[in-house]
Amino acid sequence: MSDPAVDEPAESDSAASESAKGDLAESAPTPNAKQRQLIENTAGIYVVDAGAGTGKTFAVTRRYAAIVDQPDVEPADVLLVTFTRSAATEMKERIVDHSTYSLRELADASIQTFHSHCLDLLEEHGYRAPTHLGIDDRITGATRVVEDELVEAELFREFLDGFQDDHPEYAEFFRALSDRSDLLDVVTEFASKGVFPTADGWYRDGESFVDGDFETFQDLFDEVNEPRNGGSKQSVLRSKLNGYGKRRTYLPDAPDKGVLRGDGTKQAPEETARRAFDEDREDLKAFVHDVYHEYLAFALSRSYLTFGFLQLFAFVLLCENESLRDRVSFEYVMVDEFQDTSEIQFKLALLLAGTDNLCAVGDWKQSIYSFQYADVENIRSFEDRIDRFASDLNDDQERVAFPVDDVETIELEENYRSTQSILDFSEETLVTPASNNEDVDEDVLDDVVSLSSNASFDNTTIEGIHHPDQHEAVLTKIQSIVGNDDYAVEDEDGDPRPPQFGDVAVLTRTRDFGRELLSVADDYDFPMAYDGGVELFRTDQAKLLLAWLRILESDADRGWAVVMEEAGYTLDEIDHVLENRNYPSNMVTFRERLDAMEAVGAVARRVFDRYGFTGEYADVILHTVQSLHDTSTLTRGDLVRIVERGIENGSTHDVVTSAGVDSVTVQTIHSAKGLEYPIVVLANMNAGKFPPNVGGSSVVQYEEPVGLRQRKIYADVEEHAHPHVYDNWTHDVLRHCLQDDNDEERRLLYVAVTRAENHVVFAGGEDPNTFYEELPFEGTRLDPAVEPVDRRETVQTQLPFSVVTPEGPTGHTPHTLMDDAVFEDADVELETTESMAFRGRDFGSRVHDFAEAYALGEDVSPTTDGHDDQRHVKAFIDGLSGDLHVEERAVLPLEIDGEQVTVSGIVDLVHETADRIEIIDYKTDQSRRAESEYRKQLSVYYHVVSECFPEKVVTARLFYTATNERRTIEPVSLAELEDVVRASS
DNA sequence: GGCATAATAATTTTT
DNA sequence: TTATTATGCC
Repeated sequence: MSDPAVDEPAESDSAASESAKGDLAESAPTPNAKQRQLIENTAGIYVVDAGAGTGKTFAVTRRYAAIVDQPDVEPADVLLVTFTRSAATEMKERIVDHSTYSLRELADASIQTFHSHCLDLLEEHGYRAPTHLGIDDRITGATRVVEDELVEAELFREFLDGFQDDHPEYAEFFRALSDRSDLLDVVTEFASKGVFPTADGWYRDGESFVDGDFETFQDLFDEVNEPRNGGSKQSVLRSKLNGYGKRRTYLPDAPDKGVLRGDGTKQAPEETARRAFDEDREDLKAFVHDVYHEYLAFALSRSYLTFGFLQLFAFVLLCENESLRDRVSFEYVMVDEFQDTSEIQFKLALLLAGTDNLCAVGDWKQSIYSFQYADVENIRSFEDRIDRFASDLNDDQERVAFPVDDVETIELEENYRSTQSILDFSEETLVTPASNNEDVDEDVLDDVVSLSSNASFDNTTIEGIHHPDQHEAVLTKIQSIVGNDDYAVEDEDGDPRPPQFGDVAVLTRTRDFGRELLSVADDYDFPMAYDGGVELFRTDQAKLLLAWLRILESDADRGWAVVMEEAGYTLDEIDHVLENRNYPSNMVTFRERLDAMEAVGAVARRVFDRYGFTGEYADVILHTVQSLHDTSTLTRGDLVRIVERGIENGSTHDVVTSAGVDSVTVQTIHSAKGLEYPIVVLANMNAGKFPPNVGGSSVVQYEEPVGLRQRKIYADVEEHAHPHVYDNWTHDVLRHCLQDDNDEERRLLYVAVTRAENHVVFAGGEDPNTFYEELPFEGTRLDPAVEPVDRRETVQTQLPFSVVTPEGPTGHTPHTLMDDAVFEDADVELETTESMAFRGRDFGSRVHDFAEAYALGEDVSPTTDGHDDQRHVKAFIDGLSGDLHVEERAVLPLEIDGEQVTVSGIVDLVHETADRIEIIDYKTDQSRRAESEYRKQLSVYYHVVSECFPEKVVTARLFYTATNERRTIEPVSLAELEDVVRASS
C-alpha cells in the first residue's frame, strides 16, 4: 500500500479559493481563465468550443454548481442535458462534490438526456399530445418505449404489411423500394429534423422542409459544379453525370445525358439544377406522409413510442401548450456534447429555455454520430441556427421569449491530456484527403481553436507501420514499445517512465478488426482485451453451437450443413450427404456422444472443445447461457431458441476477456470517445476500410435543402431483368449534389488521435489507405515477429485464489470466518499494489485506500486528480445503508477427488442489512477483462456466506470504479469451482 | 492532363 | 447499389 491517496481537504464552493495545483485533466482544482469565464458567466447565451481534453466536464459541472449555489436558484430551475445516461450520472456525482447539494437532493434534478427528459414530460403531461397531430389516441401510463432497434424494425414491418394491404394505390412505390425498411429511416430522419405529419398535411411549416429550398440546393449544386484546375477540368458533377443512364433506362420524358451535362463545357448547365429540383413529387410526398402518419397511429395503438417519437411528441406538446411550456421551462439550460445534438434537440432546448440563460458546450471536430442524426451544423453554425430556429418557432406566437442575437463564444484552449506535438498533429487529420482525388477544403482550419498543451514533457513519436499481416505487425510493434524508454509516458509526477501494456490502446473503426486482432493476440497469449459490445450470438462459436443443437434436436439439414461446411465439405458434397442422410461417421459419433450428455451446458462445452474454441467468446456464450437460465432446467430446445433469438436481434454482450490487469485495450473509435490513453495505435488503416469507399444505398432519401427525391423502378416481370425502367431520372442528378464528403471520417481520425497522451502509431495492412499515406508521419514496413508471451512473467495477473492445505473455517459469522489467522496459515500469496499499477499511478491502492477509509467512516474526501474513481466510490458508499465491512477474506473447504482442500477469496466490501448480504469487489475499468476470474474469487466468498446465512439473500457484485458501473455477478457453482481448483493444482 | 470505362470492394452505434 | 481507383485512349 502506498500513495498519499487522500490528502486533499474537502473543497470549498468557490473556485477562487482553491489552491493552484493539479496538472491533470478534467478536474484540475483551479479552473483556467477560459474555464472560469464559462463557470462564472451564467446569464446569457453561450456557445462553448471545448476541444479534446480541455476539461469540459469539469467546467460544466462547476458551472452547474455555481448556478445552483445562487441564493434564489434550485436544481429544479436548471436543465443539464447530456449525451448518455452514464454521462448524466457522472455529472451528478461531480456536481455533488462542488455544490451544497447532496446526491439525494439532486436525484430528481433534470440532469439527463433529451430522451429521458422528453419521456418524463410525456408521462406527466403527454396524455393528449397525439391529438395535436390529428391522431385519436392517447399517451398513457401503459405506453412504453421500444429501445431495441430490431424490435422496432419488426414492429414497423408488421405495420407495413397492414399498410400495404390497406393502400393498393401505393403499390408502385413499394415496388420501387429495394428494402421496405428504408421507409423507417425516412420516418426517423424526418422526426429527428422536426418534420411531422398531421392528419391531412404536415405539422406547422413541415411541408416546406419536405419540398426543400431551391436557393440552398443551388448553392450545393454550384459547389459540385465548379470547374476544376482553374477551369481546365470539368466539374465533379459533370464528371459524375458521365454515368447518367448508364445501366438503366428512363421513361421517355427524361432529358438526354447531353442536355444535362452540357456539350463542350466544363460544367453542367445551370438549368440542370432547376430541372432536377422541380420534379413533381406530390405523389411521393403523399406516400411518405401516409406511411409516417399511419405508423405514428399504429405505434400509439400498440402503446409504444420510439426514441424519435418521444422527442416528436414532446416537441408538439411544448409548441401547442403555452401554459405547459411556461410551467416546465427552465431558468437555465445547458447542453453538453452539443455537436451530437440533432435538429429537433436544438429546437427542444429552445422551447425548454424560459430565459436566455442557454449554454451549448461541444467540439464540432468530435462530431461522429451523424448516423444518429447528429447535425454538426448545430454547433458550427450556432448563431445562424438559433436565429432561424427561434424565428421558425415564433412565427405564429411567441414561443422563444428571449432575444437570441447576443451569443457569446468561449473557446477553451488549454489541453490537459496530450503533448503539443499531438495537438499540432491532430489538426492535420482534419485536412487530410480520404481518397487520392479528394480536394479537401483547408478553410476548416480557420474554425479550429488550436489547443495548447500543458504536458510536462514532449517526447512524442508519431509513426506508421504496415504489413500484410497487420495483426501480427501491431502486436510486434506493441511489444517493441512496452518497456522502451523511447516511448516513455508520463507518470503521476509528470516524469517519464517506460510504458506498459496497459498504457496502450488499439483503436479501430470496426468491431470486426478488434475481434480479429484479439483472436490473433490469443494465439500468442498476448495480454490484450476487447472492450465493448460484441454481437455474441453472431460469432462462429454461437453458430456452430446452434448447428449441433439442431442436429441433436432433429438432425436438421441446416445444422448438418453448417458443421460440414465448417469441416471443409464442398456445397455439392453437402447436398449429396443431406440427400442420402449419410453423414460423416466421425460426426455421427460425436453426435452420439453429445446426445448422451444431459446438461446443455456440458453439450456447449463439448462443442467448443471440439473446435478448439477456448477463447472469451466461447466463455461468454457459456456464461450467458448459464446466466439466462438455471442450467439444470434448460432444455436443448430452450437453448436453440435463445441462440436463435440472439442471432436475430443481434444483441450485443460485453465481452469479458481475461488478459490480466496490465493489458492492451482494443476498442472502436466511437466507443473510445471521451477516454484517453498514453499510447494509441490506430489500426486497420486500409484502403476501403477506413474510410470506407461506400455510399448510401437507400432508394428514398431526404436531405433538408432538396426535399424528397424519388426513384421508381419498374422491374420487368422476370426478376432482376435488365435494364430496369426508371420513371424518374432526377435522383441520378440530385444524388451527386448531396454527396457528403469525408469530413466525418476525418473527424473520426481526429477523435482517435486526440485520445493519445504521448504517442501515436498508425497501422495498416497490405494496402494502407490515403490517410496513412497523406498524414505527416513516416510509415515503415514492419515485418512481424511476435514473441510468444509467457503471461506468468510479463503479465501481472491477480490470481483468483490459491489452493491451500486442508483447514476449514470454524467460526459462524461471515466476519469471523475471514479470520486473519486462518488466512495466514493458508499461505495465500497476496498481490502487492505494485502489480496493480495502472498507467503509472497506483491506481488500485489509491481507490482501495480511499474506499476502506471512507467505508470505515474516516474523514476523507475524494481527490480530484483527473480520475473519478474515488468520487464514484464515495457516491456508491453513500448510497448504502447497513453495516459495512472492508477487505474481507473467505476460505472455503472443498473435497476434491477424495482430498480435502481449501480455497480462499478476498472481497473489498461487504454490505450487510437485516435480510441481505452484498459482496462487493472494486475493480478498475481497466481490469474488466479479468471479470471471469473475479467471478470465481467472489464466488468463494459467496458460497461461504450463503451457507452460513441461509436466511439472507446474498448477492455478489463488481463495482467498476472508473466507469461507475455496478455489475451483479452470477456466482460460479461449487462444482465449477472444484474444476478450476483441480486444473490449477 | 483530361476523360471515359472497367474492375473492385464496401461502417460506425446511442437514446 | 455506388464510389473509388486503375486502365487505356486522346
